[in-house]
Amino acid sequence: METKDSKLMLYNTLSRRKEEFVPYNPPHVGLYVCGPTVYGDPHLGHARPAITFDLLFRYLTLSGYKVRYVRNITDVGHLEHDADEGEDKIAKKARLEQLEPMEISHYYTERYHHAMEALGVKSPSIEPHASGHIIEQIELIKRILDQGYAYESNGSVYFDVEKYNRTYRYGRLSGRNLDDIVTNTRSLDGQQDKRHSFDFALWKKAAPEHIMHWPSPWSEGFPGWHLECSAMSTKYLGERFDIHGGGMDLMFPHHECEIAQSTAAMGHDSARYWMHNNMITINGQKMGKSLGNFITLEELFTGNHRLLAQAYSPMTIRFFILQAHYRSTLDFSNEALQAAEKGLDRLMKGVETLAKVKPAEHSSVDVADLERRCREAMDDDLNSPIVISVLFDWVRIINQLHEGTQTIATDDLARLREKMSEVVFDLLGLRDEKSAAAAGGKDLVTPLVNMLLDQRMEAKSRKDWATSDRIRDALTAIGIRVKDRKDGYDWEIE
RNA sequence: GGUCUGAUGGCCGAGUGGCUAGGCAAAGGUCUGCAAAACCUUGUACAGCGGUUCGAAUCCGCUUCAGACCUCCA
Repeated sequence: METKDSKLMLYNTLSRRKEEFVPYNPPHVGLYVCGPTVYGDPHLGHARPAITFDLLFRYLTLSGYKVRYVRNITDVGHLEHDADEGEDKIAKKARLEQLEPMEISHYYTERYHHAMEALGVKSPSIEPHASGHIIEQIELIKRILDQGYAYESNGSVYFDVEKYNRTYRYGRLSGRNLDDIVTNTRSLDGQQDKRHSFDFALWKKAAPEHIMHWPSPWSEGFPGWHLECSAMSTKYLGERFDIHGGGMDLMFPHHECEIAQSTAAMGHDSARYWMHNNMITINGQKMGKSLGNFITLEELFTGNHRLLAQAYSPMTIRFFILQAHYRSTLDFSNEALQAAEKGLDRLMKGVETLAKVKPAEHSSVDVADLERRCREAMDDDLNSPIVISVLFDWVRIINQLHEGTQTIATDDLARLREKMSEVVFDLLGLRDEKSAAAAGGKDLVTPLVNMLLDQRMEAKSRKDWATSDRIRDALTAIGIRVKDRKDGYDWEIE
């Protein structure tokens, strides 16, 4: 993907159109993505942004950029506006389960990491925890106070949205204006300290029973939930950085508030491109905690869920997600997952077959087509479904090469192997789980199987079908599928 | 209610003012001793109604339906 003249176009939520990607400081790229809140098991929804921005991370890296990818872990600060008003999510669960908050967040962070690893999601460059950046968050609050865009009230600090809106425009990202927000904000409890219902907390004084709290100039308390991303992105990527990503559901209010905080503190925007992945739906409805219709990744991997007809491997999930464009909703169903599983199998078999292709004098195929079309698709706002369709076109060609109805010269074959591998494994981040699982035993059985199949070839040449079939049946019985070819055989472990 | 998306063949899912997306499923064929695998062929889909245009599934309007955000959320 080392292409100098390609133009990467990314859809920028700020402008609602695709824009050419031009980094502030090439070849460096700063990428910040909102990570998970670690108070529950990662579910299918979490896989979407992780894989979407993993794809971006991989593509930028393959394109020659030096990417610093920051993805946070939210382990404090999310206020809950329900019966346990003011108590943050992690603290609440800790009390219920009689565990330390850090124990909970650590546990779920580990679970998240394991799931991400299984999904082939690369570890980001930095994974900062909100709890480790309280000082930075307090400093940011001070800066916003100094600029006059926040006020203290009864030990808490709130962002003054109305004042901010007089200088800057609140609602740019989500396309709202303050008047709409005023008339449509639900009035919630515990808002008496705020000047306006749409003001949001930068620092919240902790109630006595609240067990996660830190000292600050205003009170013993905890930071507001929009703050961590502003503080940590600035700390690690600078006051201006290239891309900020996250789920569409975070656009308002979370990202809107982030923009307001950063702009209030620094006088200008922090992120230049805002990218949002769409939701995964189930029966047409968003899959999420609040609806209680989510499926955890572990349930997917084990098949242990009432909605699941079978287990789905992590790579099937990854492939399933990559088969849809990141800005489209993607509907979960067993049928769709099963189709993805089979499609992935076909693709991986194609890659295996490519290893067996024999070179010829001349090429009847144009290897450059693969690279060009993949690059064009990726440059067009990360169109992974197109990349996959191109790969399938090439699987067909590879099979034809193997069959001998197409030919390929030695150097083209080397190039094709290199490119297929790059796109399938390095760019899309897929793994060949099946052959990896079979690889261990395969070394051992290969000579044996070949010996038997050689015998079978002999039997076949004598038209001794009984012996031939007996050998094939025996191999089939132990899970080895024999594939006859014109001048020999192939076989694979099922 | 406000704001914003979307509606594509049996299923999933791209794309687009005129040229085959792709996968899964299905049908027929080739190869084979028979299978399997693979290959080839086939599907005349773009919610409805108007409009713009030489030409629209693609642009515009209206209608219907669905979804997202507005409250924690990937």
